[in-house]
Amino acid sequence: MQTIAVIDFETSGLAPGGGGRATEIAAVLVRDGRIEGSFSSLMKTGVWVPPFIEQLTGISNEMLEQAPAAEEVMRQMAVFTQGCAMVAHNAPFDRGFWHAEMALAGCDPDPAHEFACTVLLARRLYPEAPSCKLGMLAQFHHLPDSGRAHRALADAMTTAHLLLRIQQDVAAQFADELEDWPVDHALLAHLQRANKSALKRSVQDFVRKMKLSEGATSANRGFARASAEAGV
DNA sequence: TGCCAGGCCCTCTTTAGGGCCTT
Repeated sequence: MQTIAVIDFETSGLAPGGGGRATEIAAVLVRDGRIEGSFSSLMKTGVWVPPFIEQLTGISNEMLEQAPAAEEVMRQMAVFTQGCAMVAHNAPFDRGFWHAEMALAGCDPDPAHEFACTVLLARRLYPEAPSCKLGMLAQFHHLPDSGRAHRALADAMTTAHLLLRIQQDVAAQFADELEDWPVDHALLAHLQRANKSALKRSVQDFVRKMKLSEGATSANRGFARASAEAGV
């Protein structure tokens, strides 16, 4: 199964377009239902962090003065997550900063970096949850304590545990529809856009389509092999 | 306390508006 990188940014504001810059990033690698590694770092961009955000995250302007340059951190992160599909809690937020910081670091976009969102998935799978804020979902599911909330590694780790819980629940809830198909990133990306009142049918449609696609690919491989052997 | 941005979802919708979630 493909490795999924769960990422989380701490930033100086709510959008890169409004002058916001990243102050910290973390990535947690998830594969085969397990957490397999992590990377995190503060990032020095020269941006001023407002007092409200200093208080929220615990990341001060003084701490960032000693941090490695953002460009270097993003280059390391590009290597760490190479070939991984991406997951984040409220993915549009992290995706925006990901693309902005990668561009500023001069890194080319990785086509594997398609984002799935645990907020959208949680809204479909856990309508009984009081809210879909990360902290509330962690409490709702009794997820392991990952440390101080609003720090990148702790939030990325909590999101990784939430992702594992989502994968387990989808596998259990739709076992008949999935047959032997894994709860991979492609299925999650499909489910996050599905009509939540028809999730079972959506899973069935996805698996049918993927198996047809897989069959067509196998048939093409067979045709190509037969053609090669025949000297066509 | 309320606003700031962006993307997405939901509904009393689609020629829109309000709410959620992220820092």
